[in-house]
Amino acid sequence: MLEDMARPTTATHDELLAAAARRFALTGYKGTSLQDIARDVGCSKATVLYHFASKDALLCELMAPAIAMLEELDARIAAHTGAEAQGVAAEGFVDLAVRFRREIALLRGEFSDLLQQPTFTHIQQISERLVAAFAGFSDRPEARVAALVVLAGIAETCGEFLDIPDEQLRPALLAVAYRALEVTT
Amino acid sequence: MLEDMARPTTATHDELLAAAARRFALTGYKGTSLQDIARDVGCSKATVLYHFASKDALLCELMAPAIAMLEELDARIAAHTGAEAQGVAAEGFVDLAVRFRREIALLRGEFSDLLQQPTFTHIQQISERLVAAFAGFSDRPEARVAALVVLAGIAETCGEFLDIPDEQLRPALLAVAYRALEVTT
DNA sequence: ACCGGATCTGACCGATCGGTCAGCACCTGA
DNA sequence: TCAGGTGCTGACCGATCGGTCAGATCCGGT
Repeated sequence: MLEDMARPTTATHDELLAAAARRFALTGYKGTSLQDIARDVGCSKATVLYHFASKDALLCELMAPAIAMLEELDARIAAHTGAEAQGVAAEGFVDLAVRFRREIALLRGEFSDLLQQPTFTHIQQISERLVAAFAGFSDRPEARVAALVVLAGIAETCGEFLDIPDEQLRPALLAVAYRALEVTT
Repeated sequence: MLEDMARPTTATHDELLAAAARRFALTGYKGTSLQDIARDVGCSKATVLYHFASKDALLCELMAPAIAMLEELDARIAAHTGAEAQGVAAEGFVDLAVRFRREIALLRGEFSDLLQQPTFTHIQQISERLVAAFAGFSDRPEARVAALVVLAGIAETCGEFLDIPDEQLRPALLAVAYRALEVTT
Protein backbone atom coordinates (compact mmCIF):
# COMPACT_ATOMS: atom_id res chain seq x y z
CA MET A 1 0.00 0.00 0.00
CA LEU A 2 2.95 2.30 -0.17
CA GLU A 3 2.89 3.06 -3.85
CA ASP A 4 -0.38 3.00 -5.78
CA MET A 5 -2.66 5.35 -3.87
CA ALA A 6 -1.99 8.87 -2.76
CA ARG A 7 0.62 9.41 -5.45
CA PRO A 8 0.15 12.69 -7.30
CA THR A 9 1.63 11.43 -10.62
CA THR A 10 1.19 14.65 -12.52
CA ALA A 11 -1.23 14.79 -15.38
CA THR A 12 1.65 14.80 -17.87
CA HIS A 13 2.93 11.53 -16.46
CA ASP A 14 -0.39 9.81 -17.10
CA GLU A 15 -0.79 11.44 -20.50
CA LEU A 16 2.65 10.15 -21.51
CA LEU A 17 1.76 6.67 -20.30
CA ALA A 18 -1.47 6.68 -22.29
CA ALA A 19 0.20 8.06 -25.40
CA ALA A 20 2.97 5.46 -25.16
CA ALA A 21 0.40 2.68 -24.83
CA ARG A 22 -1.36 3.89 -27.95
CA ARG A 23 1.83 4.29 -29.96
CA PHE A 24 3.40 1.00 -28.85
CA ALA A 25 0.21 -0.85 -29.77
CA LEU A 26 0.15 0.77 -33.20
CA THR A 27 3.77 0.68 -34.31
CA GLY A 28 5.46 -1.58 -31.77
CA TYR A 29 8.08 -0.84 -29.14
CA LYS A 30 11.09 -0.53 -31.42
CA GLY A 31 8.96 1.22 -34.01
CA THR A 32 8.03 4.02 -31.64
CA SER A 33 10.48 6.78 -30.76
CA LEU A 34 10.39 8.95 -27.67
CA GLN A 35 9.91 11.84 -30.07
CA ASP A 36 6.65 10.29 -31.29
CA ILE A 37 5.29 9.98 -27.77
CA ALA A 38 6.39 13.49 -26.84
CA ARG A 39 4.80 14.92 -29.98
CA ASP A 40 1.47 13.22 -29.21
CA VAL A 41 1.36 14.75 -25.75
CA GLY A 42 2.75 18.08 -26.90
CA CYS A 43 5.92 18.19 -24.86
CA SER A 44 9.61 17.70 -25.50
CA LYS A 45 11.43 14.39 -25.65
CA ALA A 46 13.42 15.48 -22.59
CA THR A 47 10.17 15.67 -20.65
CA VAL A 48 9.46 12.03 -21.40
CA LEU A 49 12.84 11.13 -19.94
CA TYR A 50 12.17 13.38 -16.97
CA HIS A 51 9.10 11.35 -16.04
CA PHE A 52 10.59 7.96 -16.93
CA ALA A 53 14.16 6.87 -16.33
CA SER A 54 14.40 5.27 -19.78
CA LYS A 55 12.33 3.91 -22.64
CA ASP A 56 12.53 0.48 -21.00
CA ALA A 57 11.29 1.87 -17.70
CA LEU A 58 8.35 3.41 -19.53
CA LEU A 59 7.51 0.01 -20.99
CA CYS A 60 7.82 -1.68 -17.59
CA GLU A 61 5.48 0.80 -15.91
CA LEU A 62 3.06 0.36 -18.80
CA MET A 63 3.06 -3.42 -18.51
CA ALA A 64 3.07 -3.64 -14.72
CA PRO A 65 -0.70 -4.11 -14.23
CA ALA A 66 -0.94 -6.74 -16.96
CA ILE A 67 2.07 -8.58 -15.55
CA ALA A 68 0.57 -8.51 -12.07
CA MET A 69 -2.61 -10.10 -13.39
CA LEU A 70 -0.59 -12.67 -15.33
CA GLU A 71 1.34 -13.64 -12.19
CA GLU A 72 -1.86 -13.96 -10.23
CA LEU A 73 -3.28 -16.19 -13.00
CA ASP A 74 -0.14 -18.31 -12.88
CA ALA A 75 -0.60 -18.86 -9.15
CA ARG A 76 -4.27 -19.72 -9.62
CA ILE A 77 -3.42 -22.29 -12.32
CA ALA A 78 -0.79 -23.88 -10.11
CA ALA A 79 -3.48 -24.48 -7.48
CA HIS A 80 -5.38 -26.79 -9.85
CA THR A 81 -4.59 -29.91 -11.88
CA GLY A 82 -5.55 -31.52 -15.18
CA ALA A 83 -8.66 -30.37 -17.00
CA GLU A 84 -9.54 -28.11 -14.10
CA ALA A 85 -6.31 -26.19 -14.57
CA GLN A 86 -7.01 -26.05 -18.31
CA GLY A 87 -10.33 -24.36 -17.67
CA VAL A 88 -8.83 -21.92 -15.19
CA ALA A 89 -6.09 -21.07 -17.67
CA ALA A 90 -8.51 -20.51 -20.55
CA GLU A 91 -10.95 -18.33 -18.59
CA GLY A 92 -8.15 -16.45 -16.87
CA PHE A 93 -6.18 -15.77 -20.01
CA VAL A 94 -9.22 -14.60 -21.96
CA ASP A 95 -10.05 -12.22 -19.10
CA LEU A 96 -6.50 -10.94 -19.13
CA ALA A 97 -6.40 -10.59 -22.90
CA VAL A 98 -9.68 -8.69 -23.01
CA ARG A 99 -8.80 -6.38 -20.14
CA PHE A 100 -5.30 -5.58 -21.35
CA ARG A 101 -5.92 -5.59 -25.08
CA ARG A 102 -3.64 -2.67 -25.79
CA GLU A 103 -0.79 -3.82 -23.59
CA ILE A 104 -0.79 -7.27 -25.18
CA ALA A 105 -1.04 -5.86 -28.67
CA LEU A 106 2.15 -3.91 -28.17
CA LEU A 107 4.07 -7.13 -27.64
CA ARG A 108 3.35 -8.05 -31.25
CA GLY A 109 6.36 -9.86 -32.53
CA GLU A 110 8.68 -8.18 -30.12
CA PHE A 111 7.52 -10.56 -27.44
CA SER A 112 10.62 -12.75 -27.60
CA ASP A 113 12.92 -9.73 -27.96
CA LEU A 114 11.50 -7.85 -25.02
CA LEU A 115 11.57 -10.95 -22.85
CA GLN A 116 15.35 -10.92 -23.09
CA GLN A 117 15.23 -7.96 -20.75
CA PRO A 118 16.08 -9.14 -17.22
CA THR A 119 12.91 -7.55 -15.84
CA PHE A 120 10.78 -9.86 -17.95
CA THR A 121 12.69 -13.14 -17.87
CA HIS A 122 10.31 -14.81 -15.43
CA ILE A 123 7.43 -13.99 -17.78
CA GLN A 124 8.86 -16.56 -20.16
CA GLN A 125 8.55 -19.28 -17.54
CA ILE A 126 5.00 -18.22 -16.77
CA SER A 127 4.02 -18.33 -20.44
CA GLU A 128 5.55 -21.79 -20.75
CA ARG A 129 3.41 -22.97 -17.84
CA LEU A 130 0.43 -21.32 -19.54
CA VAL A 131 1.06 -23.26 -22.75
CA ALA A 132 1.39 -26.46 -20.74
CA ALA A 133 -1.92 -25.82 -18.97
CA PHE A 134 -3.61 -25.01 -22.28
CA ALA A 135 -2.26 -28.27 -23.67
CA GLY A 136 -3.78 -30.13 -20.72
CA PHE A 137 -0.24 -30.98 -19.56
CA SER A 138 0.11 -33.32 -22.51
CA ASP A 139 3.40 -33.88 -24.31
CA ARG A 140 1.71 -34.78 -27.57
CA PRO A 141 2.78 -32.32 -30.27
CA GLU A 142 -0.83 -31.95 -31.45
CA ALA A 143 -1.87 -30.75 -28.01
CA ARG A 144 1.04 -28.33 -27.77
CA VAL A 145 0.36 -27.00 -31.28
CA ALA A 146 -3.30 -26.44 -30.45
CA ALA A 147 -2.37 -24.73 -27.19
CA LEU A 148 0.00 -22.33 -28.92
CA VAL A 149 -2.45 -21.58 -31.73
CA VAL A 150 -5.16 -20.65 -29.25
CA LEU A 151 -2.84 -18.71 -26.97
CA ALA A 152 -1.18 -16.76 -29.77
CA GLY A 153 -4.44 -16.38 -31.65
CA ILE A 154 -6.23 -14.85 -28.67
CA ALA A 155 -3.32 -12.56 -27.85
CA GLU A 156 -3.05 -11.43 -31.44
CA THR A 157 -6.78 -11.09 -32.02
CA CYS A 158 -7.90 -9.12 -28.97
CA GLY A 159 -5.79 -6.17 -30.07
CA GLU A 160 -7.68 -6.09 -33.36
CA PHE A 161 -11.08 -5.63 -31.74
CA LEU A 162 -10.47 -2.50 -29.71
CA ASP A 163 -13.95 -1.32 -30.64
CA ILE A 164 -15.91 -4.35 -29.45
CA PRO A 165 -17.04 -4.14 -25.78
CA ASP A 166 -15.53 -6.56 -23.28
CA GLU A 167 -18.79 -8.39 -22.55
CA GLN A 168 -19.12 -9.32 -26.22
CA LEU A 169 -15.49 -10.19 -26.95
CA ARG A 170 -15.00 -12.35 -23.88
CA PRO A 171 -17.57 -15.10 -24.63
CA ALA A 172 -16.56 -15.17 -28.31
CA LEU A 173 -12.91 -15.78 -27.40
CA LEU A 174 -13.82 -18.34 -24.75
CA ALA A 175 -16.02 -20.25 -27.16
CA VAL A 176 -13.35 -20.60 -29.82
CA ALA A 177 -10.77 -21.50 -27.16
CA TYR A 178 -12.86 -24.32 -25.73
CA ARG A 179 -13.68 -25.60 -29.21
CA ALA A 180 -10.03 -25.58 -30.30
CA LEU A 181 -8.65 -27.14 -27.12
CA GLU A 182 -11.10 -30.04 -27.07
CA VAL A 183 -8.51 -32.77 -26.99
CA THR A 184 -9.08 -35.81 -29.21
CA THR A 185 -7.93 -38.64 -26.93
CA MET B 1 9.96 -18.12 -68.14
CA LEU B 2 12.30 -15.21 -68.54
CA GLU B 3 13.38 -14.85 -64.97
CA ASP B 4 13.49 -17.83 -62.65
CA MET B 5 15.61 -20.37 -64.49
CA ALA B 6 18.98 -19.85 -66.10
CA ARG B 7 19.77 -16.93 -63.81
CA PRO B 8 23.19 -17.21 -62.25
CA THR B 9 22.30 -15.33 -59.03
CA THR B 10 25.69 -15.61 -57.45
CA ALA B 11 26.16 -17.67 -54.35
CA THR B 12 26.51 -14.51 -52.25
CA HIS B 13 23.10 -13.32 -53.38
CA ASP B 14 21.46 -16.51 -52.15
CA GLU B 15 23.48 -16.54 -48.94
CA LEU B 16 22.37 -13.00 -48.19
CA LEU B 17 18.76 -13.94 -48.86
CA ALA B 18 18.98 -16.92 -46.53
CA ALA B 19 20.74 -14.94 -43.81
CA ALA B 20 18.16 -12.16 -44.06
CA ALA B 21 15.34 -14.69 -43.75
CA ARG B 22 16.93 -16.11 -40.62
CA ARG B 23 17.58 -12.70 -39.06
CA PHE B 24 14.19 -11.22 -39.93
CA ALA B 25 12.44 -14.23 -38.44
CA LEU B 26 14.50 -13.95 -35.25
CA THR B 27 14.55 -10.23 -34.57
CA GLY B 28 12.00 -8.80 -37.01
CA TYR B 29 12.44 -6.49 -39.97
CA LYS B 30 13.05 -3.28 -38.11
CA GLY B 31 15.07 -5.15 -35.51
CA THR B 32 17.57 -6.38 -38.08
CA SER B 33 20.23 -4.10 -39.55
CA LEU B 34 22.01 -4.59 -42.85
CA GLN B 35 25.17 -4.88 -40.77
CA ASP B 36 23.72 -7.93 -39.00
CA ILE B 37 22.98 -9.65 -42.30
CA ALA B 38 26.37 -8.76 -43.75
CA ARG B 39 28.17 -10.04 -40.65
CA ASP B 40 26.33 -13.38 -40.84
CA VAL B 41 27.43 -13.90 -44.42
CA GLY B 42 30.89 -12.48 -43.85
CA CYS B 43 30.78 -9.56 -46.24
CA SER B 44 30.41 -5.81 -45.96
CA LYS B 45 27.16 -3.91 -45.61
CA ALA B 46 27.88 -2.29 -48.97
CA THR B 47 27.80 -5.74 -50.57
CA VAL B 48 24.26 -6.28 -49.29
CA LEU B 49 23.22 -3.06 -51.00
CA TYR B 50 25.04 -4.10 -54.15
CA HIS B 51 22.91 -7.22 -54.45
CA PHE B 52 19.67 -5.55 -53.33
CA ALA B 53 18.53 -2.05 -54.21
CA SER B 54 17.40 -1.41 -50.65
CA LYS B 55 16.39 -3.10 -47.43
CA ASP B 56 12.78 -3.01 -48.64
CA ALA B 57 13.74 -4.64 -51.93
CA LEU B 58 15.48 -7.40 -49.98
CA LEU B 59 12.28 -7.99 -48.03
CA CYS B 60 10.20 -8.04 -51.22
CA GLU B 61 12.43 -10.60 -52.90
CA LEU B 62 12.31 -12.66 -49.72
CA MET B 63 8.53 -12.63 -49.56
CA ALA B 64 7.86 -13.06 -53.28
CA PRO B 65 7.33 -16.85 -53.27
CA ALA B 66 5.04 -16.72 -50.23
CA ILE B 67 3.05 -13.86 -51.75
CA ALA B 68 2.71 -15.76 -55.01
CA MET B 69 1.30 -18.76 -53.15
CA LEU B 70 -1.04 -16.48 -51.19
CA GLU B 71 -2.37 -14.93 -54.39
CA GLU B 72 -2.91 -18.34 -55.91
CA LEU B 73 -4.80 -19.40 -52.77
CA ASP B 74 -6.92 -16.26 -53.00
CA ALA B 75 -7.91 -17.16 -56.54
CA ARG B 76 -8.70 -20.73 -55.56
CA ILE B 77 -10.93 -19.55 -52.70
CA ALA B 78 -12.78 -17.18 -55.01
CA ALA B 79 -13.67 -20.15 -57.22
CA HIS B 80 -15.67 -21.74 -54.40
CA THR B 81 -18.53 -20.71 -52.13
CA GLY B 82 -19.75 -21.24 -48.58
CA ALA B 83 -18.39 -24.13 -46.52
CA GLU B 84 -16.47 -25.36 -49.55
CA ALA B 85 -14.52 -22.11 -49.70
CA GLN B 86 -13.95 -22.36 -45.96
CA GLY B 87 -12.32 -25.77 -46.37
CA VAL B 88 -10.21 -24.61 -49.28
CA ALA B 89 -9.08 -21.59 -47.26
CA ALA B 90 -8.17 -23.65 -44.19
CA GLU B 91 -6.24 -26.32 -46.09
CA GLY B 92 -4.58 -23.76 -48.34
CA PHE B 93 -3.55 -21.44 -45.55
CA VAL B 94 -2.14 -24.25 -43.42
CA ASP B 95 -0.13 -25.45 -46.40
CA LEU B 96 1.14 -21.92 -46.95
CA ALA B 97 1.94 -21.39 -43.28
CA VAL B 98 3.84 -24.65 -43.00
CA ARG B 99 5.79 -24.17 -46.21
CA PHE B 100 6.72 -20.56 -45.53
CA ARG B 101 7.14 -20.73 -41.78
CA ARG B 102 10.15 -18.44 -41.69
CA GLU B 103 8.74 -15.85 -44.05
CA ILE B 104 5.52 -15.61 -42.07
CA ALA B 105 7.35 -15.48 -38.76
CA LEU B 106 9.22 -12.40 -39.87
CA LEU B 107 5.97 -10.52 -40.23
CA ARG B 108 5.49 -10.79 -36.47
CA GLY B 109 3.87 -7.61 -35.35
CA GLU B 110 5.28 -5.65 -38.23
CA PHE B 111 2.58 -7.05 -40.45
CA SER B 112 0.45 -3.92 -40.40
CA ASP B 113 3.48 -1.65 -40.67
CA LEU B 114 4.99 -3.45 -43.64
CA LEU B 115 1.65 -3.58 -45.42
CA GLN B 116 1.72 0.21 -45.63
CA GLN B 117 4.37 -0.26 -48.29
CA PRO B 118 2.74 0.19 -51.72
CA THR B 119 4.14 -3.14 -52.90
CA PHE B 120 2.08 -4.96 -50.28
CA THR B 121 -1.17 -3.02 -50.20
CA HIS B 122 -3.15 -5.61 -52.12
CA ILE B 123 -2.06 -8.22 -49.57
CA GLN B 124 -4.32 -6.48 -47.08
CA GLN B 125 -7.34 -7.05 -49.31
CA ILE B 126 -6.38 -10.67 -49.77
CA SER B 127 -6.07 -11.23 -46.02
CA GLU B 128 -9.47 -9.62 -45.51
CA ARG B 129 -10.97 -12.08 -47.97
CA LEU B 130 -9.13 -14.86 -46.14
CA VAL B 131 -10.69 -13.85 -42.84
CA ALA B 132 -14.09 -13.72 -44.47
CA ALA B 133 -13.66 -17.22 -45.90
CA PHE B 134 -12.46 -18.53 -42.54
CA ALA B 135 -15.54 -16.99 -40.94
CA GLY B 136 -17.72 -18.86 -43.46
CA PHE B 137 -18.72 -15.48 -44.92
CA SER B 138 -20.71 -14.78 -41.77
CA ASP B 139 -21.05 -11.30 -40.33
CA ARG B 140 -21.58 -12.57 -36.79
CA PRO B 141 -18.82 -11.20 -34.56
CA GLU B 142 -18.30 -14.65 -33.00
CA ALA B 143 -17.50 -16.08 -36.42
CA ARG B 144 -15.13 -13.24 -37.26
CA VAL B 145 -13.39 -13.52 -33.89
CA ALA B 146 -12.94 -17.26 -34.35
CA ALA B 147 -11.61 -16.72 -37.87
CA LEU B 148 -9.04 -14.19 -36.72
CA VAL B 149 -7.95 -16.30 -33.75
CA VAL B 150 -7.31 -19.29 -35.98
CA LEU B 151 -5.66 -17.27 -38.74
CA ALA B 152 -3.40 -15.32 -36.40
CA GLY B 153 -2.79 -18.34 -34.21
CA ILE B 154 -1.62 -20.48 -37.11
CA ALA B 155 0.55 -17.72 -38.52
CA GLU B 156 2.10 -17.05 -35.15
CA THR B 157 2.51 -20.69 -34.19
CA CYS B 158 4.08 -22.17 -37.29
CA GLY B 159 7.14 -19.99 -36.81
CA GLU B 160 7.66 -21.49 -33.36
CA PHE B 161 7.92 -25.06 -34.61
CA LEU B 162 10.79 -24.71 -37.07
CA ASP B 163 12.10 -28.08 -35.88
CA ILE B 164 8.95 -30.14 -36.47
CA PRO B 165 8.71 -31.71 -39.96
CA ASP B 166 6.00 -30.45 -42.30
CA GLU B 167 4.12 -33.75 -42.42
CA GLN B 168 3.65 -33.64 -38.65
CA LEU B 169 2.85 -29.94 -38.26
CA ARG B 170 0.33 -29.79 -41.10
CA PRO B 171 -2.28 -32.22 -39.73
CA ALA B 172 -1.92 -30.79 -36.22
CA LEU B 173 -2.66 -27.27 -37.46
CA LEU B 174 -5.49 -28.46 -39.68
CA ALA B 175 -7.10 -30.35 -36.81
CA VAL B 176 -7.16 -27.38 -34.47
CA ALA B 177 -8.36 -25.11 -37.30
CA TYR B 178 -11.32 -27.34 -38.12
CA ARG B 179 -12.18 -27.74 -34.44
CA ALA B 180 -12.06 -23.99 -33.81
CA LEU B 181 -13.97 -22.99 -36.93
CA GLU B 182 -16.82 -25.45 -36.38
CA VAL B 183 -19.60 -22.90 -36.47
CA THR B 184 -22.36 -23.20 -33.89
CA THR B 185 -25.47 -22.49 -35.95
C1' DA C 1 48.44 -6.55 -73.54
C1' DC C 2 44.34 -4.40 -72.94
C1' DC C 3 39.50 -3.73 -71.93
C1' DG C 4 34.89 -3.99 -69.76
C1' DG C 5 31.95 -5.84 -66.73
C1' DA C 6 30.94 -8.12 -62.40
C1' DT C 7 31.88 -8.33 -57.48
C1' DC C 8 33.15 -6.30 -53.45
C1' DT C 9 34.94 -2.84 -50.14
C1' DG C 10 36.13 1.25 -46.85
C1' DA C 11 35.00 5.72 -46.16
C1' DC C 12 31.58 8.64 -45.82
C1' DC C 13 26.69 10.96 -45.64
C1' DG C 14 22.47 12.87 -43.31
C1' DA C 15 19.00 11.34 -40.29
C1' DT C 16 17.43 9.54 -36.22
C1' DC C 17 17.91 6.89 -32.19
C1' DG C 18 18.03 6.83 -26.68
C1' DG C 19 19.93 9.53 -23.27
C1' DT C 20 22.42 13.65 -20.63
C1' DC C 21 22.75 18.15 -18.82
C1' DA C 22 22.65 23.01 -17.56
C1' DG C 23 19.43 26.08 -16.92
C1' DC C 24 14.74 28.50 -17.23
C1' DA C 25 9.99 29.47 -15.31
C1' DC C 26 7.02 28.77 -11.71
C1' DC C 27 5.15 27.92 -7.22
C1' DT C 28 5.37 27.66 -2.15
C1' DG C 29 6.74 27.98 2.59
C1' DA C 30 9.81 30.53 5.68
C1' DT D 1 12.00 38.69 -0.24
C1' DC D 2 14.26 34.87 -1.16
C1' DA D 3 15.66 29.82 -1.05
C1' DG D 4 14.47 25.53 -2.87
C1' DG D 5 11.94 22.11 -5.14
C1' DT D 6 9.12 20.74 -9.34
C1' DG D 7 8.22 20.58 -14.12
C1' DC D 8 10.06 21.28 -18.30
C1' DT D 9 13.13 22.58 -22.20
C1' DG D 10 16.85 23.29 -26.03
C1' DA D 11 21.19 22.00 -27.06
C1' DC D 12 24.01 18.49 -27.28
C1' DC D 13 26.22 13.55 -27.11
C1' DG D 14 27.80 9.04 -29.12
C1' DA D 15 25.93 5.31 -31.56
C1' DT D 16 23.64 3.33 -35.23
C1' DC D 17 20.58 3.44 -38.95
C1' DG D 18 19.87 2.92 -44.41
C1' DG D 19 22.15 4.39 -48.28
C1' DT D 20 25.96 6.44 -51.65
C1' DC D 21 30.22 6.47 -53.99
C1' DA D 22 34.84 6.06 -55.89
C1' DG D 23 37.83 2.80 -56.39
C1' DA D 24 40.26 -1.90 -55.74
C1' DT D 25 40.29 -6.68 -57.41
C1' DC D 26 39.42 -10.28 -60.43
C1' DC D 27 38.29 -12.56 -64.79
C1' DG D 28 36.93 -13.79 -69.63
C1' DG D 29 37.06 -12.08 -74.43
C1' DT D 30 39.67 -9.78 -78.13
